[in-house]
Amino acid sequence: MRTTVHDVADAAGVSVSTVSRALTGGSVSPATRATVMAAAERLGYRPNRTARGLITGRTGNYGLIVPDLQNPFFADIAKGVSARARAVDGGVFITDTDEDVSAELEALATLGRNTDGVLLCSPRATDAELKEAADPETTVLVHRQVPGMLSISADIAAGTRQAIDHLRALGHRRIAFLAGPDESWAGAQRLATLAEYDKKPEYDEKPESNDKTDKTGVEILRFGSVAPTFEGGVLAGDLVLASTATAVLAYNDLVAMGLLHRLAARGVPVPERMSVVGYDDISLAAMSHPPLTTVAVPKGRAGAAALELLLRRVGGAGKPATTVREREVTLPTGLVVRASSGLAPTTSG
Amino acid sequence: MRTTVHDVADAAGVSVSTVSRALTGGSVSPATRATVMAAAERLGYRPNRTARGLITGRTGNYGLIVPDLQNPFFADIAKGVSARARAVDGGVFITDTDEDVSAELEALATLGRNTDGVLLCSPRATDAELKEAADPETTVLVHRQVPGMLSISADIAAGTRQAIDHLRALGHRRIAFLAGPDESWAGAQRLATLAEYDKKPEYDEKPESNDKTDKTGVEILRFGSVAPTFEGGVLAGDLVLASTATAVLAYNDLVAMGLLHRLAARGVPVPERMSVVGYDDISLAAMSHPPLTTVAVPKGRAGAAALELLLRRVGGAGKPATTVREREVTLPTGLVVRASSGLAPTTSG
DNA sequence: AAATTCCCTGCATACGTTTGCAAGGGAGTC
DNA sequence: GACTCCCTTGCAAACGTATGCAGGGAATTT
Repeated sequence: MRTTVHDVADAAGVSVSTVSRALTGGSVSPATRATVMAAAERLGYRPNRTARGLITGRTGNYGLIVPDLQNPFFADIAKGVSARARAVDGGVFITDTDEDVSAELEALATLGRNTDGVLLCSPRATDAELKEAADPETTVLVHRQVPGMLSISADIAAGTRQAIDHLRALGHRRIAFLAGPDESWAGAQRLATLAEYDKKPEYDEKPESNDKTDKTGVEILRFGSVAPTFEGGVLAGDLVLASTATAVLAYNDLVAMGLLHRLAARGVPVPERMSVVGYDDISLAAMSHPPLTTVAVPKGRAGAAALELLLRRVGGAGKPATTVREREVTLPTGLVVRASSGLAPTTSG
Repeated sequence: MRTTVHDVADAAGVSVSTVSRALTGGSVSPATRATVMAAAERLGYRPNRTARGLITGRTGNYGLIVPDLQNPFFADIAKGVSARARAVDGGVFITDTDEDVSAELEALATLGRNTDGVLLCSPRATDAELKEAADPETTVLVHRQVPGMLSISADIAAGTRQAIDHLRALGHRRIAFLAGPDESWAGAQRLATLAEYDKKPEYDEKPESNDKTDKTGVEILRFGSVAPTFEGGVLAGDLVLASTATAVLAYNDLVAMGLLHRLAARGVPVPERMSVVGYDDISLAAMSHPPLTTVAVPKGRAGAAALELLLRRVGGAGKPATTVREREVTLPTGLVVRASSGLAPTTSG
């Protein structure tokens, strides 16, 4: 049987209340505290979070729901969350829903009941589903934004612009975009930003836009939707080669790597004949052949920030976030230029 | 406030005990059960695991400790565990220890107290540390074996032999082995098996060995230890090229991919001039360039099996494993031949 | 020196759930 | 028709911890 607070109390010759107070920082005389601490140490006592949570109403446990742990993107987020949780001595339940939205909602309900709050990576559920299933006070969305809900997301628009502007500066005029799943929130963000490049120049002059880059003279060719996987990229390779595009912005790094693979198999040199830019900057991106130019998105940091946001709300530490800016945090993105992007081929070549 | 069993009882017009029994499968009349179920459904009731665990002594929660979630090998294990846990409606705490052994032991103590049992991926702690920190009845080691403790591991010896025999059959006579960290249990297993190839032929005749393959005529060149990472592989590339080896067995796939990367950078064609074999068969292995021949090790399956072993012991379902064969499970491995291994170059070439 | 204050400690209760025990009622059997 | 048996249900206790409340003792004040 595990040692309980009673065992410690007996060993120290005091009551259970004193033990509890000694360990949680209540008002106890220094001498008693020392005795209790010694006894607890000697017996290897660890408080039972379960029982503690019952009375305090807080468990010190948090939930994280991801569609696929095998996907490095989510693995990175999980690592960030875990690291932060360890620092505050909290536990984190991780549920892999295998890309199944209904499992996601189910996990949300269960975890919501058994934790102090849950971090949710849900690219595919609808806004309405999320608003209905989640407690807006104890749920924070990661890499997704829904009005009125707590969220940590990345500045996808800025990242997308950087990628296109990079390719444009290299002389590319026809750029393919490999779209991901239609339901994906992040995918919709990318498309919305790319649509700017189709607009007339005067649209860029609206005063609220602080985006001064020139968006003319480049044409975006949309392909897909493709599966957001290596296989999806392989498939897209032939599509892209059949077009007039000289550069490709992939939905994510996995797709970009599949694309690279297919291009290599067809003997197309990268970046000499085709530039490839990925999205996310997962660790594999640096290992690809050639190393992948990609839009870096904070992952571990987003996970840590998400937990932090939760802690401030339920943890009592500091005042809870109130303004929209505090409730819906946007983290910066940045283009990482590696070897897969280069000058556009000359028309004569 | 969350809905409790009391709320459901009021709504259904019965006592809390009846609600409890209706939901956990006690003896209740079909009519009342239906009423209770309906009320529970309507109120969105989820039992509080915390409180349940307090009385039953079982929480339905399990712990998983891994050194690095970012490493696809452990991500795969975590996914397997999560999937199995979801099937039995259990929760799983995942702790990423960031390769820190002391954090591992600390997590083991905390999780051991707050869960029904913990799954431990600890390649680097010593046997003694593990035996002291872990409860042998509720801890199962994953991909590691310690006498007397529950474990799920892979048949590393068989996998290693398959890899070497494969290369030997392709005509390779001098094979480099890239050793991983010295403390690694799996690494020690690989080395022990490779040592067989250095022994005199008569050693293979000992009756208890069911291994009939010819181990003569091949020389193992050991390099390392190298870090078990992509970077470690890059580093090893130059070492291998400076030797007379015509084939390489890497410590794991990450190392193999780094090696591939370096070989490509130095213009060495694979497998024409150098064959490369990895270990683990992580999902990236199929995406490398060229696709990697590698020893497939069960990962998700190992995770699921580990949880299964735990469930049989503490879950009450079935009789707990008693024989050594049941307590220390070994899963099969198998070589997956892809494009990175081929015929040995002719000496004239 | 007596009274007041404050610090420390123990007792008892509460948290949400499960479960042993006992009571009630309906049906089946003699 | 009465008795027995079993099924169903409610009451109450228990799990391990935290905390309000009150009591006791020492220290400080008048």
